[in-house]
Amino acid sequence: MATGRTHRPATRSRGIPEATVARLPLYLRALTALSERSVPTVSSEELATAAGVNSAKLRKDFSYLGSYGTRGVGYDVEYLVYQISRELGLTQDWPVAIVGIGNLGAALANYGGFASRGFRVAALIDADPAMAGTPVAGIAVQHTDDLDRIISDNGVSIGVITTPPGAAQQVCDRLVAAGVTSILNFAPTVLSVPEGVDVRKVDLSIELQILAFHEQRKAGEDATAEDEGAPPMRATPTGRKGPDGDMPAVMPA
Amino acid sequence: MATGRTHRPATRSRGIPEATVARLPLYLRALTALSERSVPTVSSEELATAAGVNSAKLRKDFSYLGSYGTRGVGYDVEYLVYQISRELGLTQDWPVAIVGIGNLGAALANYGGFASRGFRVAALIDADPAMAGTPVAGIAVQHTDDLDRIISDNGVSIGVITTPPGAAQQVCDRLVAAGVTSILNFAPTVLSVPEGVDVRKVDLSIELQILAFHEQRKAGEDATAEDEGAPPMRATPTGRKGPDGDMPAVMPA
DNA sequence: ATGTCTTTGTGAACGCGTGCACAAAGATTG
DNA sequence: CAATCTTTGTGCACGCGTTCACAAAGACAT
Ligand SMILES: NC(=O)c1ccc[n+]([C@@H]2O[C@H](COP(=O)([O-])OP(=O)(O)OC[C@H]3O[C@@H](n4cnc5c(N)ncnc54)[C@H](O)[C@@H]3O)[C@@H](O)[C@H]2O)c1
Ligand SMILES: NC(=O)c1ccc[n+]([C@@H]2O[C@H](COP(=O)([O-])OP(=O)(O)OC[C@H]3O[C@@H](n4cnc5c(N)ncnc54)[C@H](O)[C@@H]3O)[C@@H](O)[C@H]2O)c1
Repeated sequence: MATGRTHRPATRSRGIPEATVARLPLYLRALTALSERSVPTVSSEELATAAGVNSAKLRKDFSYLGSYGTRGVGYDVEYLVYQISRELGLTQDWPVAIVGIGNLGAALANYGGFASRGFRVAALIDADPAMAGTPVAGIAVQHTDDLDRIISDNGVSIGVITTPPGAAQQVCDRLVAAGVTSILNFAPTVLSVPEGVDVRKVDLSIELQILAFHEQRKAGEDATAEDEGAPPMRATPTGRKGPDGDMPAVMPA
Repeated sequence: MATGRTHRPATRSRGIPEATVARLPLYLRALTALSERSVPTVSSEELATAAGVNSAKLRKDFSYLGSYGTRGVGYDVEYLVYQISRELGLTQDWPVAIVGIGNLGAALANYGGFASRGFRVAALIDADPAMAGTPVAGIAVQHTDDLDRIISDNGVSIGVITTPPGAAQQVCDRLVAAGVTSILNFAPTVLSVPEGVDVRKVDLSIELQILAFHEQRKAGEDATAEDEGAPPMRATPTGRKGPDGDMPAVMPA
């Protein structure tokens, strides 16, 4: 999450830990697969393996939802699917608006995996006048001038930002002003939002950089040298990159 | 502080907390922006605001890298950019292979934000024979039959999987067998990999579901309804049968 | 019923991450 | 050189999340 979550409001009654919430979709996915195979029940051990987590963790997670299991047997798959879906709010339809229909925005619009989870692409919005009216994934792109009306008319409360980083904050502000209270941000920018608005970010470059960190460490493992500089490369150590070079490889001392 | 690492957990030579590693790219981005504006130095407070984190956290993060600041002044922007880049392994070029050139894979291939961060799209791989040779983002798509050779020839150690979920594990296995040790997975599947291979996943549906959870909570804040505690519960969880013809609720090992 | 066997639900311990608060370090000024 | 001011680096305490380990709950067999 990008915004500073200062404190958790004392709504501790329904207090499901954030870490647990983040895993519920994972369980749901595994359970859905079992459901499609008509598996009636599943043990915490099996389900944990399928979801890629520790079984004790899974049981504790479920304990926050209530006691839905049967000792000696396991969990009823169908029932658990329903309970988690309800907890996540997936029993209702969530209209989503995507702003910035470029490479990524178009890919998202074309992605069928959203609808199957209760999310519906209700509107595509772009600032480019040339795109207005153009159908993408069967939906006509609308112009940002009408953003406020589009959000209101469709009852959109979840917005997806796939504009260039420079426009993200402005788009965010407009979305929030129009009534959006949840934002999924793909632009590499820190968004500031008022209290009560949730922001989640997806940053591919950050993911790659984290992988690179560990990759470098793995590579340097062999050369048991404390000092670094040029870890062993695999094959062709390819020269410089093409377009730009935004980082100075010099040390200012 | 001259010698910060008083303890040495043996397994970690330069034990940088994972949470810190995940924030370094965030700092780097903010610092790069400052660098482009030719700002010479920055205080932890300013930089923290720009990165959207707590200033104490930022200082502690930097303390793991060493003492790069000057008290009473702040941090030298250029120097810090270099240090973080080096720590993340971005002073070298990382050839990346993308497998599964569909909607998402093509969008990633077209994305220019990777190159500027030290990552280079070295190869695009797809199983569709019709796509072989087709240029995407100026790079000819290659067939999966040659996956092993492509990875080896280009010295790829980081792979990106954007295939349908059903193919992800198989593609993953082939990548690992070919020498890839870091994987960024966009397919909604749990990948199992041998020890020493890092996997990071990006799952948009999960992000939306987490947003939906909070959204639902926000909506239900007003109407603190009654139903939350005990949903329609069946008397006997077991012995239950599906709505249509299914198998008895047996649960053998 | 009684006993055995399986699996849940959770108390408790532990480790990691976060943020406060402040002494120390160095710049800056007089 | 001494006083003052700014900002770093970090000791410390706290809370969250993870994991272990086990008693209790229920299914199933006899
Ligand atoms: N494509 C990727 O794989 C990828 C990967 C990582 C991050 N990102 C980020 O995602 C965002 C989109 O990437 P992209 O490759 O699709 O870029 P893109 O240039 O292809 O698309 C951006 C779109 O946003 C529109 N736009 C610009 N300003 C706007 C505004 N104020 N309001 C509404 N629409 C506006 C443009 O008309 C364009 O259609 C960027 O911030 C990028 O950094 C993309
Ligand atoms: N498009 C999105 O916005 C989006 C969002 C969330 C998740 N995803 C996930 O990302 C993945 C790709 O999505 P997409 O929309 O690009 O799908 P897509 O169908 O457009 O593309 C998939 C590509 O993978 C190729 N492929 C299939 N099997 C392969 C194999 N064994 N080896 C190599 N290539 C193979 C196909 O030929 C196709 O080109 C899916 O797993 C999807 O669930 C996509």
